[in-house]
Amino acid sequence: MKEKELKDYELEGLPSGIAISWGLNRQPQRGPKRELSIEQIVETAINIADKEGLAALSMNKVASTLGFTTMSLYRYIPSKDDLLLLMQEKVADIDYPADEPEVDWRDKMRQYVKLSINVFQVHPWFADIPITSVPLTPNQLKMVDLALRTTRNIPLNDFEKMSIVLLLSGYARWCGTIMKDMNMAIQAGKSPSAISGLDYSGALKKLVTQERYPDLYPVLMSGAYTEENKEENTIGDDFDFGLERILDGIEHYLLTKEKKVEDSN
Amino acid sequence: MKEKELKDYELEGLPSGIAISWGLNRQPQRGPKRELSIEQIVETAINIADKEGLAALSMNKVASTLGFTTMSLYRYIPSKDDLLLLMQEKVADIDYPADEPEVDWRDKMRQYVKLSINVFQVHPWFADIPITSVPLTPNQLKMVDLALRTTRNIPLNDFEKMSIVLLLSGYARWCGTIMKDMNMAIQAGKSPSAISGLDYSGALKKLVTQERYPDLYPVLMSGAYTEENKEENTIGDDFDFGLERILDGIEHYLLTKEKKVEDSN
DNA sequence: ATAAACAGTTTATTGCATACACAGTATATT
DNA sequence: AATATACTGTGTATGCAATAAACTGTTTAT
Repeated sequence: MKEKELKDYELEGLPSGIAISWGLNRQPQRGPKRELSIEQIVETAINIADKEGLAALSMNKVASTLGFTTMSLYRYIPSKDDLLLLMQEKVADIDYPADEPEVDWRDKMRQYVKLSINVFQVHPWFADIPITSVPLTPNQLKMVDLALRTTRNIPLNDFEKMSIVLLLSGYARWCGTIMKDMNMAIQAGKSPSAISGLDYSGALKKLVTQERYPDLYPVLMSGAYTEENKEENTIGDDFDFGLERILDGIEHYLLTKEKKVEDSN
Repeated sequence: MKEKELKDYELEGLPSGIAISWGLNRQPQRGPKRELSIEQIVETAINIADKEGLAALSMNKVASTLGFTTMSLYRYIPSKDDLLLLMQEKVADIDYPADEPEVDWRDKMRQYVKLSINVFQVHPWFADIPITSVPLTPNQLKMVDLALRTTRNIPLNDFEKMSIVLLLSGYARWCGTIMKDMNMAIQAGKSPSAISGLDYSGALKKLVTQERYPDLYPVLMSGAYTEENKEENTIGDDFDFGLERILDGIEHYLLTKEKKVEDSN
């Protein structure tokens, strides 16, 4: 009795989707037995989005896949936006690596970013859902907790830690978005050589002049812009390169900060 | 005559939207005079998207704003996707800063990222359009040229330069995306304190336990997670912080590379 | 003079989220 | 046990979207 009152109290303040994610939604007391469940709906939606993309996800498709009518879903989830939020929350429910105190922060951050990018790769639609607030759901917050763990043994204040978490998660999101866009383009029938610009390198070399594009011109002519000289797409390497630069930058910040502290003593 | 043949030859290979952006689309030879123009359509579409967001942009809205029927637009632009590409291309037509050889690369990169972020801020829908290939249109390539200019005086090969351009433009895009998402949420009626989580900090402090969230717990309790102790949103500062870390990382890479070259001599 | 190529319009197709009213069902209250 | 209540899943309706196809009228090349 008291538990329920507490739950209802907290439920009031939270948006419906967030409340559901914490299990704070009231169970119906009367009426016919439910034939569906929120979990079932969310899982079906994830399957559809994984296979066909977010644009192909409709309430009707979810419902008919389950053998029900569109409107039945609204008895479980108030809106499509709430469904998307619950989908995000569900796919963030990953196997978090155990804490290994002996591993240094650099490796931990690398691990966190890879783990995060993986979510985007397995569920390409993840990057299509706009961010409308800081993470507020259980598994999303667990991801934040994991990100913060990478900074546990570094002498930074909470705001600096949050800034670094933002930088790392942002980098992962950006990598995930690019990868998704490329994959979607391929799925839509575009060839890798059209995406890399290789198909158009001949046309580009006529259109891009040295006068108008002084700095692009040599890079285009050498073939580096459209990656003519590469057997395979090196975009994965680009991602690693960027991550290492970011980690170098964080390391530099730590060293500079240490120095400042020493100097002031 | 010969010019037209050359144009048609190049047009063949390029996707319709790209071809139009280079002015390679054939002008009609017969029939009634055109009452619209591609430029007019693209500008109208940009105005609508600026004010109401990309989701509110429909072919019907563009056409009726211009006083025509929906289908008239298809006489000028083959599809909505092509319209989006031309919108992207148009807003990349900015005043590029003059080359200042005495400015160091760090300032140049900072300037490039700010300039790029500005495009996302003035045209929030820019980040909503997926990337389906490397830049191939005149103004987009001018942006790449500008980005490459920041690396002109640094001893890097073309692939390293492209990796750095990708990192910088990616960071700008990510910042632009977050800012856009926040602004859209506010425009949709969400309060800043709901976005920052401040409205829910009470509920979160009950739901987030030390056992389950060992690293998040202290940050949440201190108020740093929902920025309780800040008079104003400091996310702008977070963006600057991230950019400086990236620049530090690039600088570190250059120093390490120099050292390697020295050592091998 | 005539045919071809074009302009803008009308109509039709297919798909979307979701508001609302409905008939039937399980439970709480009396 | 009777009844009111809260709930179930469904059918219908609204108002949007992109764009294909057919239509009428216009301009120009032949």
